[in-house]
Amino acid sequence: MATATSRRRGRASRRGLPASFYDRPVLEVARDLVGCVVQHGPTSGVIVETEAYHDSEPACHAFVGITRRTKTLFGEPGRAYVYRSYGVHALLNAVCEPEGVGAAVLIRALEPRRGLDLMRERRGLSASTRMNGAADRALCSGPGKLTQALGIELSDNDTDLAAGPIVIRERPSEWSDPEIVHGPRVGITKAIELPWRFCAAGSRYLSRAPRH
DNA sequence: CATGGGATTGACT
DNA sequence: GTCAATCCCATGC
Repeated sequence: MATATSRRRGRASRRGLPASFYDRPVLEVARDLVGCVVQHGPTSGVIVETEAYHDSEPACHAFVGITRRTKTLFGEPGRAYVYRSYGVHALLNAVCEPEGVGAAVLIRALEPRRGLDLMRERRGLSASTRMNGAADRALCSGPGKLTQALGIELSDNDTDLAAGPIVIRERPSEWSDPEIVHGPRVGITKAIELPWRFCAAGSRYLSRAPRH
């Protein structure tokens, strides 16, 4: 007779990484998230680029303390922090470290995995670009692109990354031990010296190539 | 209540 | 390489 747990799990767990995965130093989580899978409905991709943010440094939204905007960042680890960037794009972060610390990992790029047709539709890529790899690289190669491709919106802010609707899962077997390179974060004007960006070495799906 | 600034992207010179 | 779009929110009067 099936237990409640086995019924809930099924063949493979539908839930994502537990809160304990995120309740650690944000630099560790940023590195460990490379190779993990982000899924939203029928679309998913492997994380190939992340950045860490922490309330101790001025590039982080949480640097100003707890406000309406940063409440999620200071909240429970393992939730999504989604905010609007430049009035245009929704950016996805995973909240880290204990409640009371403002820290998160920005998901900056994915290698598309499932639901590519829907991603192309949401991204407005024409049928003529469907058959070449350059178009696939354009689907999720940036923090604003990947939320558009996966249909992630501001209303997903503060949702549980283990229960969904956005779910982040452990690395699939072919990503069990990725080579990771790190360097400075992209697109910020403060704390530019911190090498808090993490990339899957050699991935074709990054937002920009790491500096040599 | 007015203002200014973005963890970006795509179009254009 | 430059630059505008566009909106949420923190800050200051």
